[in-house]
Amino acid sequence: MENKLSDDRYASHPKLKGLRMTPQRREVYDILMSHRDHPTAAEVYERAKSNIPGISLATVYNCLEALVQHGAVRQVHFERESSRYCPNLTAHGHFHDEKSGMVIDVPLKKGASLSDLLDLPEGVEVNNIEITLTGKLSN
Amino acid sequence: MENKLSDDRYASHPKLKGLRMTPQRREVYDILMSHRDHPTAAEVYERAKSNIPGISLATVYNCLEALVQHGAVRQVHFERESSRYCPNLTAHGHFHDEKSGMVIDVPLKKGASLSDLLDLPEGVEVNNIEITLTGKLSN
DNA sequence: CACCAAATTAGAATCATTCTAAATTTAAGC
DNA sequence: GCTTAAATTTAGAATGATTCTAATTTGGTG
Repeated sequence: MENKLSDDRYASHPKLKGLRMTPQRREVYDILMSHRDHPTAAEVYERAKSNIPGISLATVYNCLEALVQHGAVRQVHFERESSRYCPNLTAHGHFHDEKSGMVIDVPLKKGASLSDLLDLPEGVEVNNIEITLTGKLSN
Repeated sequence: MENKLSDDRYASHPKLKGLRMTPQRREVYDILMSHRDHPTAAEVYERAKSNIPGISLATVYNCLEALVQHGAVRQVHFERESSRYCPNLTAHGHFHDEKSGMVIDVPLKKGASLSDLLDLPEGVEVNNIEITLTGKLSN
């Protein structure tokens, strides 16, 4: 149980309100929360099998979609690679190291806002933002 | 010929140096330069067929890859949708209107830099940046 | 504890993209 | 201008991530 959140914490997470908490969804959410290394659906599936041997890849996709739909988790994309999943809900971008494949969160500077950087046209309603950087971690 | 660039202009475009200019690559590049509406490979293929009826989709993919490799064109991604292609080489992001599907360039504000916004870790070498916004154009 | 809607499952289907192998074209040298 | 090697193009097959389908199971409610 050590890296599992209690049922109370699930229930109290505002983003999980209204989402039926099945064992599969709980497991998928736990995996994202405890590793926080931006796994793909296939990687979540591999990890999930040790606790729920009969889980299917389709279910992992379904669970991830439900979590994304409820705003509990965010999808991250690099080019057209497999989607990755990130439970960090603060405003941030992602850096993808070409060598190791590792993905790291890149926080926004305190007080900074996207509208400081971008010349957004009038009257657009932005629902989602992705800031993705690719390059080399030089050390 | 009206929306074709002359051979001189091809040769003089610095990003096209060292790229063998076949009719297919020329056509693909012309399409991107003259419409500038972020087409997918399939859309480029449809347009290219009117000038080069025998062109194949594989060739369109090859040409687009060659142009991207030479830095003459940039790839743009929204979620895991088909890649789109953009000949605007200035620093900018992209807005995707959920209703119409239209993609528009979003320029960076004058003098603004990404490092004003992001808390980049020490010693990272960033080779590519994508800033993608999704939402509704409200008018 | 019976019911119904929602969730899960295995496997098929889809779709963008890449690969393969053969044919064609290109630029360069003679 | 002809020859040749290398690069490009092509059609179609292959791949891989994701979604769909239809049947089964599960969970919450009365």
